[in-house]
Amino acid sequence: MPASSIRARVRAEMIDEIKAVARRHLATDGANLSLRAVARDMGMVSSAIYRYFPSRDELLTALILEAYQALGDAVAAAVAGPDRLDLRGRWHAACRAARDWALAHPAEYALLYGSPVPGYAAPDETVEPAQRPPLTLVGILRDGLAAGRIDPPAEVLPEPVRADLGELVAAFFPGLPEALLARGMAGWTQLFGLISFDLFGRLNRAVPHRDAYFEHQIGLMADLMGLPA
Amino acid sequence: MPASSIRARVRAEMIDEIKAVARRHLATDGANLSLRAVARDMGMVSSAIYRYFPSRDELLTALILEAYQALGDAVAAAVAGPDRLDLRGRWHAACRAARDWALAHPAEYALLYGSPVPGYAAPDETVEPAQRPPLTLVGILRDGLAAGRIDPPAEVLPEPVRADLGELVAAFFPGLPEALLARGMAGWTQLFGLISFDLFGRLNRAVPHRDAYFEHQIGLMADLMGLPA
DNA sequence: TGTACATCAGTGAACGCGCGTTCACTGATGTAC
DNA sequence: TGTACATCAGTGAACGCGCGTTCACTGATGTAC
Repeated sequence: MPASSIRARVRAEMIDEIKAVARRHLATDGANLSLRAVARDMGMVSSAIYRYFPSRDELLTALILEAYQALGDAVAAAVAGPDRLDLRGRWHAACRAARDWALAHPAEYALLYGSPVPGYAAPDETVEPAQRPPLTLVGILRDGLAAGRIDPPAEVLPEPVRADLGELVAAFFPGLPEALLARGMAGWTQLFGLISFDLFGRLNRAVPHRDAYFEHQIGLMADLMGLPA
Repeated sequence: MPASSIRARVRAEMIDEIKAVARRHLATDGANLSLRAVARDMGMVSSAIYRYFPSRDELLTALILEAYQALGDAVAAAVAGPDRLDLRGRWHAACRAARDWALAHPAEYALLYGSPVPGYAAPDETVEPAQRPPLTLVGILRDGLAAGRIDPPAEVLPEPVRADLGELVAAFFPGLPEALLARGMAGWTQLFGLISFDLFGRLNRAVPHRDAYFEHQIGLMADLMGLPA
């Protein structure tokens, strides 16, 4: 191995370590990530971080991108597990995977789905990875419809909603009824809400058995989306 | 009016003004509320704030309590508007009121429902006001059931969920079937999710017509909860 | 193979800014006799 | 009604801490001849 690529590898490892340490800090400091604290934890001087990331915001962006990636991968892997037409199985698996990831990485989940970080604007490159989880969920409905296991929804959308969702349909699920997309988005909204309530402590006193509660509420939502039992 | 109560009134006005200025700061700084910045805006020296609030956290707590109060009042007033048995009307009114309040006070909404503020633990006095909006929503279902306009849900809850919800039922809605409470909580979760996605910018590119989208998704959720058309 | 040069990681000091909180103080306002 | 005293709001300085970012620098590692 040429010496130059050793250096490149060491560099890549340093970048990974900085990100790992930064992820740990997210857990305690929330999005108020401190470059100096990260540097301290690595036994470096704070300015050394600038050899690897041009600014604090770039580091934040890298963490956000990786988190979206990890969550998206987890959800995608989960829906690929059960039989393609086991719609409920896939829905439950996807929801569970998202929740498990969030419980395992609460600070990163908060970074993605909590209140916006003041003064930080997510760059465009985060848009696509952010869309993966909901698209994966809607994919379950599309498969169900294609196989005749889900009836096309009867509800009529108000025109502006139909038009907005029509653009999404054209981009991601050509031919899908907009009303079915709306149902899928409701499912995604519910999933996000359930995870957020759990993670942000809103169920603390009220619902001690969170796992069972989650499973049940996810099943309820499957009913609404029209997934067959 | 005795001189002493003039002083008391001035004092109360100062407290109100501090809170008003602090609310403005929430909008730009998020929960990183700065006492010094508030003092600057009021043309005072930072230490003067301590004549009115013993610490930054106490000020935050006051803001949180007032925000819960305002949101709770808005939702309660909304459900009281339509006829008591116009279940859909009341549900829609409640949801709209919550969303309108959130859009009018985005920073306060984020303070209540965004990621937890690092290092800040909400005191117990916030628990009760935080419960008001969901309790109000569930109250609609209770009224519907009592009037025979909602059927008791058929779904069977897993025992741990039934037990947890049973305690809530006993405390707030004696006699209500736990499964109906679960539906109401799903509705509250969905409402929270819809508002959060909207406010935190997750619909920005995808759904330009947010009002219409909200209305439709709220209607979908009403179906799931079993509200009669 | 050995040497001159270029690249790169990390240092340490500094800039300029922010913060919450404490404390002794002044001067005005209110109270009690 | 007038005066002595107590209460209170607000000041200004200070403590001790934090932060992101820049910059000239050292010393090691890699490259080209």
